[in-house]
Amino acid sequence: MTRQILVTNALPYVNGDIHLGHLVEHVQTDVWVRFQRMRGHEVRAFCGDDTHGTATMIRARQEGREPEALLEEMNERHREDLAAFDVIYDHYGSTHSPSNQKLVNEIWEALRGAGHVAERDVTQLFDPETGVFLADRFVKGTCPRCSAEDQYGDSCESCGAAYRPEELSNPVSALSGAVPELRTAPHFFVTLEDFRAFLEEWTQREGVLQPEIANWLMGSFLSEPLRDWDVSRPAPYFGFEIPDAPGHFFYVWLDAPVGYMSSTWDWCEQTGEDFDRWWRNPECEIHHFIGKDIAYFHTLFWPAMLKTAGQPLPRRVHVHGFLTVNGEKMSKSKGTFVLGRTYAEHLSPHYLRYYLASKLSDRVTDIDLNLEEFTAKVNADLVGKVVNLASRTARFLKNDSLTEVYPDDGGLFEAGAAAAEEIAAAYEACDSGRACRIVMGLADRANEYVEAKAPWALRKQPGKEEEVRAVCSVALNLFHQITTYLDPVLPRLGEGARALLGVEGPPRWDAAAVPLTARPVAPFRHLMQRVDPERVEAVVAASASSEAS
RNA sequence: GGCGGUGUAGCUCAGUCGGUUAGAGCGGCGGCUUCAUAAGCCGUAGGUCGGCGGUUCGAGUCCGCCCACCGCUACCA
Repeated sequence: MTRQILVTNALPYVNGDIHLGHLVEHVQTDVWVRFQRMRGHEVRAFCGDDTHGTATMIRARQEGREPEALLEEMNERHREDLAAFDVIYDHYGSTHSPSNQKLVNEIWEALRGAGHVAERDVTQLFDPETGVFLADRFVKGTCPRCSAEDQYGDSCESCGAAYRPEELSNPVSALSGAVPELRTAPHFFVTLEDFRAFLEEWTQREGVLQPEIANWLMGSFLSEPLRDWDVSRPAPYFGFEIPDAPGHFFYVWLDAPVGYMSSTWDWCEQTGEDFDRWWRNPECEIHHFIGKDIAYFHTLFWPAMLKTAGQPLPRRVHVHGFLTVNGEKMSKSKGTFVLGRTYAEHLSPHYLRYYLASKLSDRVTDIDLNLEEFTAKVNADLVGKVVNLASRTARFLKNDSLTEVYPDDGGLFEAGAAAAEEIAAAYEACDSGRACRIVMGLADRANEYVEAKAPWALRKQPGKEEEVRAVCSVALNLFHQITTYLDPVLPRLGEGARALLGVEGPPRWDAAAVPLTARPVAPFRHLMQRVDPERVEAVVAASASSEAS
């Protein structure tokens, strides 16, 4: 049965470049999307920039230009950076679009109409110099508990205390350095407790969330009355003005997830596709891929919005952990806060795709990029095992072709074909680490076979030409089978393997089930270079010296 | 503090429904090979499965308590 699948990624915030942390998610998603396409399903992937909020407004102001100019520049950079890693979207949009505004307004109307909106005053710190209300993170001051200086307005990094920004001693605005004052303004709230019964059911529904996320929601947010969600900000704010409340704007997180819909909408406009078939169709599976930091937006607020708007709910929300580098938080001073573009200047993006995919699972745990292991793993697994299979046999078939009938290989190819469903199940569950482990096992078996048959020895014996051809035909078929299984992770390697063996068309999962025969073998070219540790060092050095934003 | 998660070999991690002697890759050590991008193959060493207690014929696995680490705790996004 062909499934119809709509996939989204968390929308990168416009105020920064794509870094390796973003790429954990985009690679995980892209692997899943490519896998589903290989299986013959109808898949569309959408992403875009998250654009609204105070941060964008302030930065544009500082740079003396309109926010729209900043948005345009960053959108292009984000697209370039993701494309460099072979991450493909059907449409990469922006939350600052007419379609997004239209869709947000519709959802707002639904929330209002259903009586889920309340209004009340909020007192907040206000920066008199820039004229903006300050979110917790835009206030700095001295911790009221331990007196550590230069702490954010919500919590102290030194002693871990949590407090309200007005409790800070010596508070200053992080935007201007001015001393903030308290001001009161009306805000609109979504009364989330209205959705309790629905959320208790939906979040615990089998298959919608990973168990640890479902447990966490039940033990935290859902263990007490849900607080009202503050969804408006008084002017000035870069965002959409609330239609029935002039001078008030939608909080960025109200319109951000709607960006998934508007990105689809814009794609439909361009291609003539039917929007309702993708977003208002219970048959269409919607899959969100996000980081654990924004899990509650996607598992509480967003489903409540969709439910109110009468939309189908996500089939699954896939939550992943963060990336650490060499066991620590990414750090600009240590050169481990690496931008995608910095990495790609020195190293092949495919190395990173494989390394991340080999470590990703369906769990929410953080994954570590250990740079020594990165070098060793890519060289050992991809160059030493997989590519080596072709490298050590293809040239023996120069100007020749694969055998007319697939030779007896002791059941190796068949065993590889039999593993297809287990590997597919791992990809389906986002457990690409498991998929990679199984495939590397196949590569080990294949190398053992070549070792045992020793075609390099056979070819020195007169009259053994056909035997050499048979052994190499087996090795190249196993290579093709393996690269087919790895194609979601390493599409260019798959392409190279198909070019070597003259296979036409896009990658197909079932290509791993049937051996190739009687095909000419193209001259072998190296399909992948070894990782040079000096290049890894160069990435770290470049990251340490560059002003990463 | 509360909540969620994690803890298995030097490193990164598998370990299904509780079931023989706990596995893999990398790294180490010894050997073979020299077709292949210093790639490959064989062998070998290395573990009180965080600790204590319990259930059970049997616990890495289930239960309780404790310890350590990570994360989250709603108006940064």
